[in-house]
Amino acid sequence: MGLDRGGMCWFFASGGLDGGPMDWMAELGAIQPETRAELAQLQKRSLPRGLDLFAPGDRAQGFPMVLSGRVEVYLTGPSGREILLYAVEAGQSCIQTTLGLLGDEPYSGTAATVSEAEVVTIPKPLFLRLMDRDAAFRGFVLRSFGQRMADLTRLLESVAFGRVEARLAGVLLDLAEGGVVRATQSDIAARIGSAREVVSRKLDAFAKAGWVTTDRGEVVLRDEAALRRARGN
Amino acid sequence: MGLDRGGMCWFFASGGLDGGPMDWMAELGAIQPETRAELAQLQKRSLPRGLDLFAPGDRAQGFPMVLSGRVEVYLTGPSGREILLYAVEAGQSCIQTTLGLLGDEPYSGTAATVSEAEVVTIPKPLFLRLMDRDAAFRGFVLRSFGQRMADLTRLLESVAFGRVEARLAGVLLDLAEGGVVRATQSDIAARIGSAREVVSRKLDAFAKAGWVTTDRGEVVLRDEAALRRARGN
DNA sequence: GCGCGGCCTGTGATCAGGTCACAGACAACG
DNA sequence: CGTTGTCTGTGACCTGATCACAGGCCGCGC
Repeated sequence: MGLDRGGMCWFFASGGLDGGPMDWMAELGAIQPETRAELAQLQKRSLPRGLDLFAPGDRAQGFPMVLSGRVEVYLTGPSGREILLYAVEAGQSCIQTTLGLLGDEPYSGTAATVSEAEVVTIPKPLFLRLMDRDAAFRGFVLRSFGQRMADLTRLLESVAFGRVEARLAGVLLDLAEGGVVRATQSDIAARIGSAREVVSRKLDAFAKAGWVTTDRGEVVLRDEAALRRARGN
Repeated sequence: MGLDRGGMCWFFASGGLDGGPMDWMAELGAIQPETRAELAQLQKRSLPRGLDLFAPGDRAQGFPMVLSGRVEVYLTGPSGREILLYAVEAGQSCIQTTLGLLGDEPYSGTAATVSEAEVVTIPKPLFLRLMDRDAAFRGFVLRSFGQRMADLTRLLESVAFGRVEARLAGVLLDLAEGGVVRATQSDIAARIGSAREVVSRKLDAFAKAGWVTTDRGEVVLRDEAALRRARGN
């Protein structure tokens, strides 16, 4: 929120430096040494948690890769309701941005860090040059594309045909760390594209069934097997 | 339905030949003469209307391009409800297939011709070679990718946050030819990912408002301005 | 022409889920 | 300790999905 955007796209901050400057490139596969040299010159940037990175209508000016941490991309409806499109984690890139670079589509989601994160941004001219020149780099970008497209299709399927109960069970299982989910009901609702009140009632039902216990800002899973059954696989 | 699939993917039939063998390549932009020559050797194939081309779980073995006619790709839910993901028309390619070629994701939709159609299928090895070699060809594929991704995002938005009324008005406007839509209520429901009964009731409401008149298998638009308002832009 | 089976369409009942309004509960902070 | 903002619970109401039927229209065979 309120991030000053100008210059080269997405991310600004001062560079951290855990790990050598090259190790993140492993994700890119067998790229050319030449490519590797060019990428090695890019600045790594560290971002705090909870930063809004991109808003609908923005146009991409570089190709961002997440080296560590997690960035979540949400779609927001006119009523203010939100739904998680996908998350970008270590070694992945934000494909919506790629869209912008290649086809000039404007951005349609909101991106925000949900943990501290490190990123590099490959400037557009370099990105286009690499796409032309390096088959391995191209392969990485295309695989990311395919991955996101498949994710979106699955999401569409669960929204169009699935029940809130199933999505809720799924997200509880996804978010749990040691059997505990730390998130408000609003957060959970946004993640599954539902309304807070609905989550409240469904969690109540889950609790009455003995599957979870709830508290302010947290849900404790008591019967993961039942939740997996409710999720539907 | 019941198309024999084997060999090279997607489409089989005997070649029609309206127009020279090259003119369809205009869609590809400034491709190399070499590329042009290789593509010129591919067989164009004509398909009848109403053919099922691809089912969930199939794996792509070539890159199909539609030269004329229209192919629609639907997603089907467990309950049998369907929703139109997107249509592939003249000069476009089926991006789900591309997914399969590049990232080995299996197909998740159903594709069917809704008119007579002509297609060429670029075999996988040639496709991969062209992706490596020809920047213009690559650009075409990536633009298609971006286009479909944007389409999917818009669809997700309207399903997650929009009303059936808006989607119905939209599809009526889209399908109308000379102010008349020729489609059953089931067809319309599948297109917008809703249920037939709902479409029946909504059409009834539209009719009572004087926006349309309905008959078996057709809807006549009487007030397109009102429908555009209901669609929401 | 007549009957028959297969779509299309209309309609009531019921349930899941989204929206609105509002109230109580808890945490942070001065 | 009180104030304020966030988180949660609940009732009322509406949209939309599902189920169960009942006619209606069409094509087809006889």
